[in-house]
Amino acid sequence: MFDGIDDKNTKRMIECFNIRRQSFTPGETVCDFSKNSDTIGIIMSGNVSLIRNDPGGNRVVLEDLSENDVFGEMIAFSENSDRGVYAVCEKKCEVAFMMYEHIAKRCQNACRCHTVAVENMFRVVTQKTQRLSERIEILSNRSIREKLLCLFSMYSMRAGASSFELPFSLSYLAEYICADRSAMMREIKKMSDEGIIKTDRRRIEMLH
Amino acid sequence: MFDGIDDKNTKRMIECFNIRRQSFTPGETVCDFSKNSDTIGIIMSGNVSLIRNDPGGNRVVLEDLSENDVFGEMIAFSENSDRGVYAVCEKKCEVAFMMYEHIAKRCQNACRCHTVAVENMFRVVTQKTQRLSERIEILSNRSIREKLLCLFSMYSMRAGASSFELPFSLSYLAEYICADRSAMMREIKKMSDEGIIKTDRRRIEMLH
DNA sequence: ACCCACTTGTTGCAAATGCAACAGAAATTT
DNA sequence: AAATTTCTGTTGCATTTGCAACAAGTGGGT
Repeated sequence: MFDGIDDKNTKRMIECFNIRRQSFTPGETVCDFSKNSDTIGIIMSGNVSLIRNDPGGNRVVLEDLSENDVFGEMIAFSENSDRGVYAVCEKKCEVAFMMYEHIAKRCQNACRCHTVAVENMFRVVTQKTQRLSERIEILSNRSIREKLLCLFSMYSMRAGASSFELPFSLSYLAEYICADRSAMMREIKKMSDEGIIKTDRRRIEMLH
Repeated sequence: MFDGIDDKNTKRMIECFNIRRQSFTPGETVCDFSKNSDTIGIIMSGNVSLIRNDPGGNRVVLEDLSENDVFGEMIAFSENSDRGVYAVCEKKCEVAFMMYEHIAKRCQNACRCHTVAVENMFRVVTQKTQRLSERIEILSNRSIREKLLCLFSMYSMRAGASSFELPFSLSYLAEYICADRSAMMREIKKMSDEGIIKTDRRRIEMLH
């Protein structure tokens, strides 16, 4: 976010955009979307999940955010989705909050850093669309097996190896692929039995 | 995209960003993502679908794009998803293609319009994240019924009425919510029988 | 060392979903 | 006007998935 901006200008930007930083510990609510509809947040460090409680009462992971990710109602979610969408801290994190308008609209002070900030935000938001698309691609699979294979191959590619460790628990994985945990476990077992993968807890190996 | 830029500068921009416009008719492939990985496209008019053929051979709608929407690999999709992801024209459309670098990187000519272009693109991409998030919200529902209710309430809200007309066929709707068409039809019928909705082909009415 | 909360792993059963196949209605092309 | 394609609507059957419930394993905190 502050790439290409020296310390002095970073300080000016913080004032100009009215940025406030805040730290959170696991389990704390980072942002409740029923309030703060024009605020956006950028994860400076740590881990945050965007959670939705669906009508059936299931907890669902909408997004898994880490450093340099943005969130906020202006940047995501339709107006009618407030009910039950909130951001919660997963790993000790620091978040920078600011108003969407300050970025999107031209700054009255016409400060030079505004241009750079918009360029940086453009990259950040572009990166976000990539993650969201990836997520849609996973969810666009009809069966649990296909969802898993899709996600596994992404992680395997990212790790550059056929074997990799999931960065979260299997319970969380189930919420991430929007499936029942026991059904997912059953499917993982079946895939192991069929020799498609080999697993030991969070360690996954894809056998070609 | 060209908001806030006069005709003279728009023309310069087209040269500077090397923008080329192209028209398509329904069914034509607008972009094959296995090639053109650094090109992005903006829909000027009409309708384009982003389609994926999943491993099981099912056709799945990843995105339903209309005027002012962007697409492109830089803006979406992981590297490993080329296989089977492409954009196809739904309704007669016009698309402006350009290179992602020309927007994201600073222009050598340091033309003034570059700054405005990035600001406009920022808004366009932000809007895209909203749609993608909406889509994830729909797909995050576990059952067909919940997916439909989620989507229906979005359309109903957008129409400002409890009754509205789907902008696409029911077959397309099934691909959009990533479900089997017959299973979806069965669910729609069940919901009608239970008095939750009233339907006549693409016309949907939500009863309270 | 103990307690607690959370995770992993498993199962039976009911319900939801996908698949295949068909038929009439509507729209589009010839 | 006839032919062709796409869309809507429906059903039986096999499979997948969700639900509920339980048990053992793990790790952190006091």
